[in-house]
Amino acid sequence: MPRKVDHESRRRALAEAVCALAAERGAEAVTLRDVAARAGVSMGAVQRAFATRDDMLVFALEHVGERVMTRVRAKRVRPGHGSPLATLANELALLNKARRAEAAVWLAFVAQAAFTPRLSKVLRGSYRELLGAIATALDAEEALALLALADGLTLHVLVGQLTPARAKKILDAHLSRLADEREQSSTTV
Amino acid sequence: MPRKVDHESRRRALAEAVCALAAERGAEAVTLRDVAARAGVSMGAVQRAFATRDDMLVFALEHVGERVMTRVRAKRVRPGHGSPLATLANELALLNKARRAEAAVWLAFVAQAAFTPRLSKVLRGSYRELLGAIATALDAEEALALLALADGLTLHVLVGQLTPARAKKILDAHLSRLADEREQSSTTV
DNA sequence: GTTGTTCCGATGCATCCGCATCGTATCAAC
DNA sequence: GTTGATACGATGCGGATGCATCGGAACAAC
Repeated sequence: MPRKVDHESRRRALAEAVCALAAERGAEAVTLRDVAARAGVSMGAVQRAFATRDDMLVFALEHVGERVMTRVRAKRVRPGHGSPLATLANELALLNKARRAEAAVWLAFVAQAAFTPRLSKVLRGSYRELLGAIATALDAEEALALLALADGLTLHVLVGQLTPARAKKILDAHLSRLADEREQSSTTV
Repeated sequence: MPRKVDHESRRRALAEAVCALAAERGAEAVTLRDVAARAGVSMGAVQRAFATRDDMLVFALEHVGERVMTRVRAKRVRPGHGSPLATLANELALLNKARRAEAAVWLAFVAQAAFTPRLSKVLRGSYRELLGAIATALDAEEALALLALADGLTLHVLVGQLTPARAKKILDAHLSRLADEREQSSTTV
């Protein structure tokens, strides 16, 4: 009976606006009015889509998490293959210049999550899934180390401490070291 | 002629208050009033010490940077010694539970720095000095990787994705791998 | 075309923010 | 004790924010 509006896609569109703003100014600085303006709707529409600002941020974080995971799944690691792992790792580190915006979003949310349990819970869910994808090719501890290194590199790139190229070089060095070790252990045993 | 007040120590005391609040709620959420209240002075005193809120944050970041570097310098790495390097790395990763607060401050500022050039400049200065300390024992690229890994681990601990113990284990594994490689290359060459 | 329901733009409100201002307290110099 | 400079607590202001409210627009059902 009512006017039909696809709630879910509306929320996704708003989440995109949230991400764009978070990448520019950080998650904390995202306001309802700005989101509305960026998405080209009024504040009322935003308020209808999300009961509260916190809900909006949580949804946006889940949204980016799903997007990243979709990409990762598309390049799912096959055990024993070094190359797909490298591809995946580069995906994770978000080092391509094109993905710098997404990396900024990621940092904005991680930073906020450290002080907001609701967000950190969402984030841990994403990480768990990500680790699952990596762990098919590596043991758990190696996977955790790889993830931490990728995140650390991303962070240094965002702060301007590292160029993307240099970060990629470091990441590749780590990966080839892993590959060497696996080869060595498989031949010696 | 005037009433004497040690400006520098006053600012340091305020910086401590800033850090305490940043560790609890993030750097963005630090307000002048809260800082004044936490430090037990009035807003006027805070305003006298710092011309602007941004100045206050920058000073606070410099303050923690100096504190960390003081600790690091005390455990300065000696070339060829594996153990001091391990000590240093553990110092860096801020993994001790006692230093969790400091790690939170660090993240709060790093997150803010990604969107605030003034802060990122200060941060890069600290990182540069830190790298100099590590690079006496490692080549530049290994040092960068170690720093990134340490930061990534700290981050995952703060988000609750990793326990401090597990992070330390991963860091130690990385360090021993580095030590192995150095030994290997020095014996084979 | 009327009705019923959903959607949403506009507006109001209480709160909090950073910053400016001002009057008073404090203390050294003379 | 007077003077002069500094420190600082109190207060005000303009602006922004999250959230609540409300009236009308849009549209399906009949």
